[in-house]
Amino acid sequence: MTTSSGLDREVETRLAEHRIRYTSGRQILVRALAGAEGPLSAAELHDEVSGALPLSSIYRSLAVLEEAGVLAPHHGTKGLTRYELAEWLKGHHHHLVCIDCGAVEDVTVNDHHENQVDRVVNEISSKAAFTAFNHALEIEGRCARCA
Amino acid sequence: MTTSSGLDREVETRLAEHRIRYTSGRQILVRALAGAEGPLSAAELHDEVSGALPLSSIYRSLAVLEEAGVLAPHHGTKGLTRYELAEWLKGHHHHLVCIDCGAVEDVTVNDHHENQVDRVVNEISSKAAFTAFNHALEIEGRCARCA
DNA sequence: TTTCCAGCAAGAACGATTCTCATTATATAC
DNA sequence: GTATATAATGAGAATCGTTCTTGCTGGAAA
Repeated sequence: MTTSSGLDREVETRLAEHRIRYTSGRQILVRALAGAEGPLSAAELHDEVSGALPLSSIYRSLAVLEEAGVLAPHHGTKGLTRYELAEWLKGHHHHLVCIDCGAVEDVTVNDHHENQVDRVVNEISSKAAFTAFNHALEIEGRCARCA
Repeated sequence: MTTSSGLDREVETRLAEHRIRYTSGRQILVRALAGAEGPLSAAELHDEVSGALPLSSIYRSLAVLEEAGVLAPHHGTKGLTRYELAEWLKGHHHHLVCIDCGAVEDVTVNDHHENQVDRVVNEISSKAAFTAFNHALEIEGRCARCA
């Protein structure tokens, strides 16, 4: 099983550390997520790959990839869990969540603003005796398509 | 049906504008949420009120109160939706989400930092042609209890 | 090649949420 | 104050996303 892209290579290495195989089904999911604008749910991935993988396999693979730190979950409306590539693969970003269609779009901000956000996160965490691992600004509103 | 607290009065007024009654069951839920440290799920509220309201009624009332803008939903781990009083009732705040126990704690920051966050939100939204209605900094990590 | 085990597919099971429907309570008209 | 219309309730069935179970498959290593 040859790896084609740099992404595949990075994921394969990570999975190898966890003694997990980077099978074709898992590659399909990772590539689908790499080409997405934002997090996707199991059902959305099922559509995206045109049923090439059964839903039950998608759920299992998503759980495996999350466990290995390749994917990060995002819990959205209607009990839907969407997944996206973890930040070490796709970079730190925030979320625009549409209250109409539920779609989530990834956005990044410049370093200056990101540093400000970091400071706020640190202040909050230290005050609350909370050990912060990650953070995201979740901005709720209406996307351009639903406006 | 006399209102006891200022909160009850505010909620009652809001519901009246929507031609919705502030029944005793709804009062029980609003008061339970007013006394909570963070958002609660339907099941947690069911426990909180010791089964005084059936689950089906709790779900229906939560939906009604959300529709009227009295409650705001928060989607957490394991497909659980937790509710809290809307920001016009409890003030703007952010969330500390424990990756172990799943609990959500509300936190506020001082105006200086809040303004910085606002600026970042505005920058992101305008760049993405997104109409922002609300935002929250979701900080993931381990709470003091699970540390 | 044979053995072994991670991964797979299909469907059952599960749990949170929503829906249905008959009953009860509340407001408004008379 | 009673009648009538409308809103809300409670109990349980139904739904839907997700997870689990079971038996099978296919690739890695000896």
